[in-house]
Amino acid sequence: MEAKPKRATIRQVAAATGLSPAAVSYALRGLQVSSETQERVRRVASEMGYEADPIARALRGGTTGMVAVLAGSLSDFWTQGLTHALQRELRAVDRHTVVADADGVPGRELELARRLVDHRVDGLIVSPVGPSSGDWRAIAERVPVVTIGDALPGVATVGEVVFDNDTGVADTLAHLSSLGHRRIAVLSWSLATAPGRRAERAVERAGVELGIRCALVPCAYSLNGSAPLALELLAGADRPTAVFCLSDSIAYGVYAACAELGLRIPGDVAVAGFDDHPISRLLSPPLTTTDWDCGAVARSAVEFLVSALDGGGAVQRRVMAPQLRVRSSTVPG
Amino acid sequence: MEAKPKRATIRQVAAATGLSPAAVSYALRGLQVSSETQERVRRVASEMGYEADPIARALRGGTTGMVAVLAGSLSDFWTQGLTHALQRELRAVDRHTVVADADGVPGRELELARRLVDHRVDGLIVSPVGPSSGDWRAIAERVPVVTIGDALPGVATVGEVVFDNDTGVADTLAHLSSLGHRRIAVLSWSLATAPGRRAERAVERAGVELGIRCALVPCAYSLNGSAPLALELLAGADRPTAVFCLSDSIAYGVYAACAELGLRIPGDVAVAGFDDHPISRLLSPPLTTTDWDCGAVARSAVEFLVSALDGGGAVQRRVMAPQLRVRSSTVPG
DNA sequence: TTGAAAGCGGTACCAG
DNA sequence: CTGGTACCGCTTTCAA
Repeated sequence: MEAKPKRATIRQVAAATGLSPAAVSYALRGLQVSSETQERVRRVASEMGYEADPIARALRGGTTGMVAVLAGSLSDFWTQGLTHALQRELRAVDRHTVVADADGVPGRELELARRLVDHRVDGLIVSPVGPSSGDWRAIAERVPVVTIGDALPGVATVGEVVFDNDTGVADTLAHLSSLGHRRIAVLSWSLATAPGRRAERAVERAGVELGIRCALVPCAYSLNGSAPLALELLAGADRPTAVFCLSDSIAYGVYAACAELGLRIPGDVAVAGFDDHPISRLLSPPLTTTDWDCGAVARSAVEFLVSALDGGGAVQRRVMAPQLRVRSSTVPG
Repeated sequence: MEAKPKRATIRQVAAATGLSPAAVSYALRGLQVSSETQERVRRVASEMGYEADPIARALRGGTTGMVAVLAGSLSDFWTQGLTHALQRELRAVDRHTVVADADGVPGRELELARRLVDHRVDGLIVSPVGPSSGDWRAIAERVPVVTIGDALPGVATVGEVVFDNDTGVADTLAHLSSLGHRRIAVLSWSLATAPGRRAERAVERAGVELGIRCALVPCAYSLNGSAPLALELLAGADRPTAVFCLSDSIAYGVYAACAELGLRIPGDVAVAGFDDHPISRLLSPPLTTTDWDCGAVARSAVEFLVSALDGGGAVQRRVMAPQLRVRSSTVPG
């Protein structure tokens, strides 16, 4: 169709300088050759607009300078924010970033990871949808992997940032319990895709300890996904007195449902979220939720990855402590 | 460090089947060879877990099956949503997607585009930060490019989805004017990076026509960026009676500022946004804003790109019509 | 229908 | 210090 403007190759630069391709390759990377020819080659190369083709280099076995961030679901607002934060951090250390979105399907996450590794990304930061979904081992053997949120059991990752969900869940339920709530619905997106996640187990445990009735309800990610479900839940006869959403995005859907049903928060139902997305503060009433320090998560994940890329040794690990932000969605202001 | 498990190569499959690499290559793509050997090769290949290395294929000049989405700024909530919608649409047509984030810097956008093209993405969907930032021509010559939001002048893109900002801005300002507002602050993120965008020119024109005073204020993307600015703006002596934000994210920052200053919306200041992000409906008061039908934008963009990849001819273009959603942030409910 | 061989654009090993 | 050259893994003429 169009005339493709071929880019300059190393052989052309070699011809232009009267050197061999090998010499040019060395010169441009500051190896072997005299600093004099190095200079000359650099000049000619930039005049010709030459830059090494990353694909050719990758095929040979080198690196691409590209790191992949694999998001479990970009429907989720907090995940969107985390992704953005990761890109920022990676750029700060001069790594280019590509993002891929598994859209909530664990199998897809693994497939994307494979594809990205095939494309020779230098490293992978992944927030798994479900912990045990398939053969991550092979991936981790080919490229450094840092996980966020759920460790991959039995896989040799180079770093993990995990959330202390047990404490986070327990704190929230204790808070609700102390306000007198005994019938609490817990909405979680991960139930459907990965039953048995730690957060859910924590819910059950805390429920028993506190002597309250927690009904776990599987739920679509995202506002639009959770609103219909919440509508049904809250319109029913045996309406819970509080709803605990394992993601702020889900809580927004509950807000929408309450608005539609004319229910007052927290008078008719108390609502708690779980990520502290920036918008949660702005809602009316502001949403009680749990802050994990998104910025710190991103910083650690990138730090772990970079140190592995630089040849660092031991696997690194950081446990994020939850910070319950009590706002008016549970406690009337 | 670790033992890298080498993946199977075409030569190994060739050896295993007693054929030549060429025959295997053909067989796997259903070309030339007899359907009998085709079958046999397929079986052996899948047994060995063989899959063609996309990098080698790309180097040879083929395609990668990967499309890149280049976002102007993932700080912006609406852009985040658009990105997600694009991924969904692309997956629906079996294209894999990678996302890159220019984070509001036009120059970075171009650099990322170059890098992605170097990595042999098959196509590019880009929502430009600023229209005239550098040499997009060379990019568009190597790979099909679809733009969203701002066409790239003089560049041979294969498709464009543009917003009728003129009408959108005029409608909003007319709405505010009809409510009696005469001193309106217009917050725009693009002023700083790309002065002279159409939206801004539209503001000036509409201001003149309606006989109202519009003060254009450059503004950071995102809630956290706009809040301090809004604080300053609204705490000043000559406070505007209405604020028109050229992105919902910015409006959220204005909400935050109003909350801090104890200003009532719309009593003390009316606020209007410009994207209709799903959350805008949920705020108190719900935000008056302009809907562009994000889903339709994504569908068209992907349709344009796919038709170009399939060899389609003429450049395609769609103009999105604005839909003003009047809510209580301008008209008390 | 199948096979041999020449690339795609670099890099790294080996002589010189 | 520099130049030849054999790869990396796949595709695609061109012959057989």
